[in-house]
Order: sequence, then C-alpha cells, then structure tokens
Amino acid sequence: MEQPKTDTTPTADTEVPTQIKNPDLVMERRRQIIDSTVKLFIQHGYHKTTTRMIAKASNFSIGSLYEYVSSKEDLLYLVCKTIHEEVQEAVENALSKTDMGKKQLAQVISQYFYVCDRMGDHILMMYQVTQFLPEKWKTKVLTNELNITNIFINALSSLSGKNSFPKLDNQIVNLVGHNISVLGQMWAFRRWHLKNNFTIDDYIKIQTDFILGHIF
Amino acid sequence: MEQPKTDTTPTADTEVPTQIKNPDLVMERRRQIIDSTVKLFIQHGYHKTTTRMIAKASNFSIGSLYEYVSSKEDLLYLVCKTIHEEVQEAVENALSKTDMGKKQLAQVISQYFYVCDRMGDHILMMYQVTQFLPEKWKTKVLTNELNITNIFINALSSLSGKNSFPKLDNQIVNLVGHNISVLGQMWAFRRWHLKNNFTIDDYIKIQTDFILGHIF
DNA sequence: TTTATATGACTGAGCGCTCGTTCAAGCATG
DNA sequence: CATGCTTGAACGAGCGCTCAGTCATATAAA
Repeated sequence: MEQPKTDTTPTADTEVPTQIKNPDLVMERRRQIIDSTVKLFIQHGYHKTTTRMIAKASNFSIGSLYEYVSSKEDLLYLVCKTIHEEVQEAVENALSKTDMGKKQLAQVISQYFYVCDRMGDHILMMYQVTQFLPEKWKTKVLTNELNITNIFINALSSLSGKNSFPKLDNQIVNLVGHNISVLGQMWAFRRWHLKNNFTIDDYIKIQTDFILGHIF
Repeated sequence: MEQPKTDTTPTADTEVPTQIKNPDLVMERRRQIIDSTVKLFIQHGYHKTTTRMIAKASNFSIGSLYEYVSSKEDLLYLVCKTIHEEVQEAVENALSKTDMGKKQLAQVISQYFYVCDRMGDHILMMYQVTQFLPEKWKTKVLTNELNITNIFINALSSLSGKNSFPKLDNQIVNLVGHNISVLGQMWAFRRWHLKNNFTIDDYIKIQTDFILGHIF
C-alpha cells in the first residue's frame, strides 16, 4: 500500500499560534470560531466577511478572536483544513464498508458523490478561497486535497488486474483518480446548471457509467 | 441544430457605459485596459490589483480609466467576456476544421485541451474571479461558459447514432459535454499536480481514452 | 491667415470609508 | 495579589472613486 499518511490531529495543532494557555479551551473556542466562519465564508466569501462579523457570530469580541487565532489568513487555513478532514473522513468511511471488488468501485464513487452533494457549499467555497492563502498554507491545503484523491488512486490500483478489471498502468490510474475527484466536485461548482437538469441520482448514474466506460 | 446564438459583438457594446464620445477610441483604449488588466489579475488576483495599478499599466491616469469604464466590477466583466470570446473562438476554429466523423471527436477534444493548456492562466483566473461579479454580470458570464460547453454538446449530438456511435439520450450527451469541458479546465486548475506527472500530450492521450471509454 | 471659442480627453490630489490588527484597561478565579 | 482570559476603542494603511481643473485640437469668426 502506498497510502500516504495523513495527520489528522483534529485542530489542536501548534501549527497556528494562540495567546491562550489552556489547550482544551483553545480547541473548544476554535471549533466555535471555525463553525461560524465556515457559514460566513459560504454566505459572503472571504473578503466580504470581516473579522468583526466573525467575532460577533462566534460570540466573542474581536480582541478575543485574536487571542485564539493570529490572523484572518490563519483562520482561513483552519477552515480549509477542517473541511478537508470532513470530506476525507466521509470518503474513508465509505471505502471501509466495501472490500474493493468489481462493482464496489461504483459504490465508492456513488458514496463520494453524495458527499460532494451534501458538502457542495463547502467545496465551492474552497475553490474560491484557496487563492488567498499564504504560500505556506496553500501547499498544505493542496496536499490535503491530494490525500483525498489518493484514496481513489489507491482503490483503483488495488483493483487493477483483478476481477475482470484490466491491468492499468500507473499513470492511467493516477489520472482516473483525479477525474473521479474532479467530477464529484463538478457537481458543486457547476450546480448553477446541473441542478436544473439532473438530480444527484441521475448524475451519479450517468457519471458512473461514464467513468466505467459504459457509454461509448 | 439547437446551436444557441452567441452575441460576439467584440467589445464595443453599450453594455458597459463610458463617458467618452468617440466609439473607436473607446474600443482601442478598452483593448489596452483589458490587456493589462488580464495580466495583473493573473499575477495578483482581483483584490490585490488596485485600480491605480491598472491605470498605470495601461498608461493612463486613474481619472482617465474611469472615463472608459464605470467601475472595477464592470472592468472585471469585460475581462471575463474577452477571455470567453477567445476560448470560444479557438474551440470553434478547431471544430470547423473537421466534419464530425468517427475519430474527429478525439480531434476536437485534443484541440480543446491544447487551448486549455495555452490559456491555463486565464482559465484559472476565471475560476477565482467570477465570484466577485455582481449578479447581473455573473449570469452573463455563466451563459458564456455554457455556450462553450454547448459546442461540445452539439458536436456529440450530431454524432449520436451515426458512424458506429451509439444513439445517446439527451441527458447523457449533455453531461458528457460538461465532462469534456471540465476535464479540459482541470488541466489548468490542477496543474500544481498534473504538470509534475504528465505532459499535455500524455494528458490528452489518456483523457481521450478515458472519455471514449477505452480504459475499462 | 490669424484669433477666439468650444469641445472633450486627460490629470491626480484628495475624500470618505472599511478593514485587519493592537493594546491598555477590566474582570474573574484561585 | 497573581494569573489568565476578555473587552472594545483606537489606529492607520489602503481602497475605489470623484471632480475641479488643464491642455491639445477642432471649429468659427474676423
């Protein structure tokens, strides 16, 4: 298994500094802050969401906010990280239930696409917002993104050559993994059109056929 | 043919107001402005690009800038529109060369993907920037995006049922069109990973196989 | 041809405002 | 009293946009 290790220390990391001594308090407060921030970012975007709005929505003063988080950019990073953790967990859950046989690939795809449906707002927001991360955090966030894609890649490669699946070259497996990842996200970032023409179940059905090459 | 009509009045539209009387001058100056703005937006993003930077890069005073363009948001719209026109033209060019037979679909995909490679910066920028458009303009920009996707959809549907292609249901054609569109753009917005692992020609080769169902 | 006037492109200092961030002072707990 | 947490007024950099004024050129009058 080439499964890359993902550090999933919930959010108590020392990565982002804080003035507060009690680490439990930090975790609890940051939860609150991140939760309200996610909502605000989804609703207004990064720039139109002010630190004051965030403070108010989390029932803090701005002063307090800056005790728990050192800058708006750092907060943005925490937000991205939390969302990725949520997606990753959901996907891994879906994966653990099935043992990668023939039709199970379709299962995994389907589960993942449901996650994308449920978290559409979050996914869209991530697309819009990663650009504002300082380089240091951007790299980390892209790594997290890659971690999720790697789940598919690993699933595919564990399948390659078995159960009437053709033996697939690494490059192909790699790219197909990315395709699955992106076609899921596409449901989020093209929903302005897709939701008018498909239900999520239509979408899953057709895309699964598409991915598995049943169309042409 | 369900080809939707696309208004391709270059950029002389009355859509975006100006104080300047001479329409030729408006066209010429706006060209300059849009050109430098595209570069700046690609380099710094929308928010970090100030109107003063734009003015300087176009060899104007800010005052003058605002004679030709009524707000930064309007300018953003002009930028998006111009890029879409460029993509659309390139795609239509590619399409007109081949007469939609069997292998020509692969040709079109390949041409489109080359456009996405060449205009990667622009495509990425559009993804990051559409969110800042006022609703009125956003709708128009999404329509332009759809126009491009429709080129693929029309190509596919003119192909459906002929030349050993299966007869495809409308929904499927529709979605596959979007998939082609997005898989092209993916080369731009995932290049942080893809460019390390594929050349554009690798990418085209594998994706074409993928789309045409030759993989599984 | 010269002079007076009108036009409209162009200039850039500056207004009004927002926003991220800080810090001196307050409060609660042990 | 000390420590740890909270508060919100204050700061100042930076932004989009305006507007009173300049200047080159075109037109009209003499």
